[in-house]
Amino acid sequence: MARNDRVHGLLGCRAPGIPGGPAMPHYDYTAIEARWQQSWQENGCFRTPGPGDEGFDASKPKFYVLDMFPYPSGAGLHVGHPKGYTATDVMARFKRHQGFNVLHPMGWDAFGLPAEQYAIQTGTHPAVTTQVNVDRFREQLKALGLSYDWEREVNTTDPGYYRWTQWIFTKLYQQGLAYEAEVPVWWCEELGTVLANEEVIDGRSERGSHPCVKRPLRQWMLKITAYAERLLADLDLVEWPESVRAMQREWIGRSEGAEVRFQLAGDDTEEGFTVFTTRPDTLFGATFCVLAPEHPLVAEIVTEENQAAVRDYLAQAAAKSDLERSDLQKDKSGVFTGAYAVNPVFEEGDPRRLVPVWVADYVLMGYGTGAIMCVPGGDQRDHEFATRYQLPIVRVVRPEALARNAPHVDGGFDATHGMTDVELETVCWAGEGEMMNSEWLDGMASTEAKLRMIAWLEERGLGRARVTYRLRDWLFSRQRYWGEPFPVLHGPDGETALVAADDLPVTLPELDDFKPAGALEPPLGRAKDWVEVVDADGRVWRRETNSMPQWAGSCWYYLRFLDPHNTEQAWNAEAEKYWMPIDLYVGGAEHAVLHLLYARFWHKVLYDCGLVSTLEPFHKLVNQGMVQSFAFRDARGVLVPVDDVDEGAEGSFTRRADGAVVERQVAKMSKALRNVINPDDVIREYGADTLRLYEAFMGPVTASAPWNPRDLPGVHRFLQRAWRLFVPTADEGPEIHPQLLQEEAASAEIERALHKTIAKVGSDLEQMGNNTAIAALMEFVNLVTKHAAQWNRAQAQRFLILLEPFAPHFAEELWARLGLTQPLYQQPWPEHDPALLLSDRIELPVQVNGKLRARVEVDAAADADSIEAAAREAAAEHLQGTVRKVVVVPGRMVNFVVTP
RNA sequence: GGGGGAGUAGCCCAAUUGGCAGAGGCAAGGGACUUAAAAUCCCUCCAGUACGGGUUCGAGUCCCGUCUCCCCUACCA
Repeated sequence: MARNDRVHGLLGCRAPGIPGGPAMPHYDYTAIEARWQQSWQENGCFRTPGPGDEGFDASKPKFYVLDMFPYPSGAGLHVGHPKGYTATDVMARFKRHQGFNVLHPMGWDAFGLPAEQYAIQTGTHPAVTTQVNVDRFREQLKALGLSYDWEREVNTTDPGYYRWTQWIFTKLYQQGLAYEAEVPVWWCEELGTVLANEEVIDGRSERGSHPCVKRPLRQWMLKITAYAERLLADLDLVEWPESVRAMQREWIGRSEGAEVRFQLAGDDTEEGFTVFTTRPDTLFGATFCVLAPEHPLVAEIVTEENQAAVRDYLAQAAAKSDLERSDLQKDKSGVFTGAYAVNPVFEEGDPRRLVPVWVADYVLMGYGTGAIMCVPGGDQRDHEFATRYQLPIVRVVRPEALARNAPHVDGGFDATHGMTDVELETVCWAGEGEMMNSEWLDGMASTEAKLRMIAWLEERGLGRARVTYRLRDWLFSRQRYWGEPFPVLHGPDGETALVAADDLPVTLPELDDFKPAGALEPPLGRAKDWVEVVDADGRVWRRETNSMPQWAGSCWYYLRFLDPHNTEQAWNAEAEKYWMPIDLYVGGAEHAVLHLLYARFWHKVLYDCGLVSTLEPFHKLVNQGMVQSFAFRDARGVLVPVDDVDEGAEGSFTRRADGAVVERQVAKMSKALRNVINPDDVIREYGADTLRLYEAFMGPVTASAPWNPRDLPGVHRFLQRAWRLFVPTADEGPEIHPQLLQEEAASAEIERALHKTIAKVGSDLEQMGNNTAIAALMEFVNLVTKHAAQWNRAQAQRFLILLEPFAPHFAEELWARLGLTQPLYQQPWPEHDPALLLSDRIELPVQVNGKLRARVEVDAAADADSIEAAAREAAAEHLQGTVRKVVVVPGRMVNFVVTP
C-alpha cells in the first residue's frame, strides 16, 4: 500500500489514542501529568532536607546526582536537553526507591554574552532577558516531570550567588593564584571584548564568528599552571570516560625533557638563550637553533647584513594569526639572524661547535622557552626546515629495527650513517633507538642517553632536567557588562586591594548602554559613580572594570546547591561533608576540557584552603550522546528542509515541489535544516512520560542517535498497553480493574516473570542501562497482556514501582487508582527471590566440533556426568568418529570434539 | 599526523563479558475483530556480527592487520 506521509517532526504519524471519548477510561496523559506535577509542587515532594534541616535522616546513605546546568537561551529547550535530564532523573528516582537521600538540584548558568548582545541591540537589560528565559526553561523542565528540588535552584547572576563567586576569587588572590599581567590577547572588535584562546576558533570568535586580532592588554590571570601536576595525577582518582581523561591529559600536556643553555658565539659575550628539548640525547645532532619571532633576543643578535630580512620576517609573522602560522605548516619559513650559538657538547675548535641561529614562526613563544635546538635527523619539523634551507643534517639515533637488520635492508648499508642510502635521503627518525655519531653516547640506548646527557649538562651547569606543560595560565577577565564584577580596587598609587569580605557582593551598576565605554574600556567604565570609591582618607580608588568569564559561576555551583540559602557562608561544612563528592555528573562532551578542568582547579584550591573535603568534585562522569535529526539532500548535494520532503513507500524520500529523489542523512538539529524538535510539541502530542521513555529508549545514554518520529508511537503504545492492564476500556467502566482492588491468588508464571523483571531493571538502572530496562518492562507487559491480565494487586503494585522512574506521572496515577495513599515515589524497591529466577529443567545446546547439533533438556542441578550422558544420547548420530574431548559447562552447553 | 570511540536484521538497538546471535521497539507481510476504517490482539518474515588472519573445544566478544564512519586535537620542540 503506497503511503505518502509527511515526515516532518511529529507530524509523520498521528498520535494513536488521542483522547476522544470520556476522559476516564482512556490514558489522558495531559490531565494526568498536570495533576501530578501540581501535586508534587504543592506538597514539596522532592524537597531534600540536608544536614541541619528539619526532617533530615542522617542514617540514610546519600546520592548526589547532578546535571550540567544550562545556559538559559532564548530558544528554550530542545529535545537534546531532556536526554541527559531524563537519565539523571531516572537515577534519582531509582535511588530514592533504594532508600538513599538524593540530592538532585537544578540551576542556571545565566551570565554570558547573548543576553548582553541582545541588550546592546534592543536596550533590554540583560537581567530582564535572563529572567524571561529562566522562567521559560523552568516551566519546560517542570513539564517533563523531573524530580528536582526546586527550592535549591541557583542562578549565577543573583547577587546572593555571585557574592560567593567573588569571595572565592578573593581566596584565589590571597593564595597568590590571581595576578594581573599585560598579555597579548584576542580582541574581537565586533563583540568589543577580549576572548580566551579557546573562544577563538580559526581567528574568529566562537560566538558569532567575528574576526579577532591579537593585542596586548592588562588582564587578570589565574595560575592554573601551579596545579598542573595535581590536575593530571588526580585524573586517576575519578571514574570518567577514557576519552575525557585523555583530552584533559593532552590539554595539560606534560612533557619531560631538559633545558639546555646555548651561549652566543664570539665576543666573549655572556649572552645566550635557553632551549627546552624532550630529546637531550640528540644534542650531538643539533645543527642549528631557532628562536620564536617574539623572542626578546632576536633584535639583539641579528647582524647588520641580516637586519632588513629579519625585520621583514618579524613584520610578516606579527601580521599572521596563529591560524595562518599553523595553516602553512607544509611550508616552513624562517630567516637567518647572522648569529651563531655554541653547541656545548663539542670541543673548542670543532667545526660542529658553532651552529647558526634562525628565526622561524614554527617556534611558539608561549611554549617552553620560545627557543629550540634543531636536530633535523631526529625531528620531522626540523628536518623539513633544514631541507628547505640546506642546513646540515646529522643522524644520531639509529632505529631499533635498522640497528638489527640494517645489513639486510635493500639499498645497501651505510656504516657511517647507520641507515640505507634510500633512508638517508628520505627518512627522519624521531623514535628511540641506538645512539650514533654521538661520541661518548655511541651504542647506548637513546632512553639511557637522555639520562646521561642530562647528568652531563647538570655537572657543567649547562642545563638541567625540566618538565614543561602545555597548559597556560587562565585568562580570567572579560570586557563585558554581564558578568561578575571583580572584588578589586585600584589605588591612586597603583596599589591593588580586595574589597572586604563583609562588603561583598560588589553588585553590577545599572546601565542603559552596554557597549564598551571606550576603545579598550569595558562597559562598566561608563558607571562613573560606581567606579570611583573614596576611602576614609579621601583618596580616590577605582573599581576594576573588567568582569569575570562565564566559567566562574559554573566552577562551584555544585557546592552552592548543598546550602543555597546560606547568607553567612558559601556553604555549610557539615552539608559539604555529607553530600560531596558528586556521585553522578551528566553533561555534554563539549565541556570535556574547559569547564571540568577549571572546576577541578577551583575545587583543589578550596581543598587547600580547607573549605572542601574531597580532592575531586565529580566522581563519576557521563557524557550523554547527541540527539541528532534527519536531514535531506538532493542529487546536487543541496540540503532540502525537512518539511519539504515526502516519504514514499520503500523508505525513499522525495521533494514535494518536484518529486525529485532526496537522500536522507543524519545531522545536528539546526534552524537552517528546519529539523529542530521542540519538546513542547512532543509533550502536547504524546505526553511527557512518552517523551521520557523515548529519550531513554533510544539507546545507551552515551550514544548519539537521530530523533526518529516513527519510533515515538512505539513507546506510547507500550504505555497504553500497560494502561489497559489496569483500566477497563469500556467507556463507562470503573477507574481500575476490580480484580486489582482485592487480593487474588497470584499467577505463578507472572510472579516468576516479575521477579526476573525486578532483577533485570534493578541491575540495568544501576549501570544506567535505561534502554534495556525499558525493554524488560515491555517484555513483562507483553506477557501479562497475553495472559488476559491474570495478575493480581501485589504484582501490579510492584510493577508500578519499576515503571515509576521512567513514567512517573503515569505510575503515580495508577498507584492512586489502586487506592494507595502513600506516594509511589517513596516506596522501597521490591525484593526479588533469586531462586524464582531459576527453572527446574533447562535446555542446553549440544555442539559437535563447535557446531550446534542437538538440544537436550536436563535438571537445572544436573552434574556434568549426567549432562554428558544425556548429550551423548541426543547427539548420537553426530558422534560417529572418535570423541577426543568433551567440554561440559553446566548450565551453559556441551561440546564434543570428534575426529572421524 | 596524534588521541578517543563505533561498525550486529530494511532501521534504532540487545547478547549474563569467551558458551544456543535476538530481549525490546520501528518498518514490512498475514490473520482475528469491524458494515467499514481506526484502535486493539495474534502470527510471520529477515542477519551469522565491516573485511582478512590468529588464539581456543568454542569468538559478535580476546590478539594482529586492513577498511569505513563519528568526536577531539593538531608545528607544543
